[in-house]
Amino acid sequence: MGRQCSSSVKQKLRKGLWSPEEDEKLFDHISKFGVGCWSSVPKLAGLQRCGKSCRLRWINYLRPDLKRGMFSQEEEDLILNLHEALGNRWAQIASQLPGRTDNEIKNFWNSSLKKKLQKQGIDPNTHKPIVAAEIQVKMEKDYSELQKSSKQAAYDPIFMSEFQETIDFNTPSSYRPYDPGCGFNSMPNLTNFDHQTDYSDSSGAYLMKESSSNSSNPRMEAKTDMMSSFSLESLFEFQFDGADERSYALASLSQELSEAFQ
DNA sequence: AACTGTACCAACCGCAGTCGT
DNA sequence: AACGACTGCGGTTGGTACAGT
Repeated sequence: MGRQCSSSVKQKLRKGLWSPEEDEKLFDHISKFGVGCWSSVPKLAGLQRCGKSCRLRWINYLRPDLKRGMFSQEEEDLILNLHEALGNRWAQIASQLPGRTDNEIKNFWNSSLKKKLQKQGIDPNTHKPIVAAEIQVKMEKDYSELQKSSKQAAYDPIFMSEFQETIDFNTPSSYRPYDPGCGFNSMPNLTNFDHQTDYSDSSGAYLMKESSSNSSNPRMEAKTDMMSSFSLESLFEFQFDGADERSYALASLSQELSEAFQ
């Protein structure tokens, strides 16, 4: 319960839709005295409402500078652009649209624009094609698991000792053949991603794992996967044409690694 | 005509931030 | 620093209108 309206316990306050009489009282009061302390408005205007309710009614309905009617195409485009940049910061978005309120824009978004985007196959939260957005979520999840796994490995002294013996950090070529980047040129554009097709074979982790598949030593396999995680981290330094391709590769790689430590 | 589902929108609620004491 | 009063914001709810069956 909002603090301001909790006074309704002491004094019976009206709720729900505003009557024309109430609107008139509030409008007259603000016209005469201007917008001041909202908590004192109900008493001074002779209304059985809380100040918060009066403020909302003025801002969203009674204000004389409000624009009425449908949103124009220009306004719609502006909302889309601003939402992409700002997210659900309705007040900030409204500040860029004279005569429109945050509540109005929020309602317009939830009832119309959001569905419009979904129909076009665009995720309204990310403004990206839905498949790509799903993959990005998966990538973020898998990568955090990967980081966890890598940390666990780092606490295993035997593992780390063997790992350091294996890798010559001065010659990156020792693991370059497994560089995940090598599979990317053949990766599909994920904005047109086909759910039915398994592209995991294109990942560096797969190529790497396959090369070490003769090993029956689980520790060696884990080591191999650890190496791929190094390549994976270096991936973040790369600039690829398509971030979505990187996302998919990361998701695939991190899954391989996390499985190795299970 | 009666019922059901959906869209729209006004208003409410709770939280967080700010300010004064 | 702690507290209460107030304001502003974003999420949610509930009522109404309308379309479809």
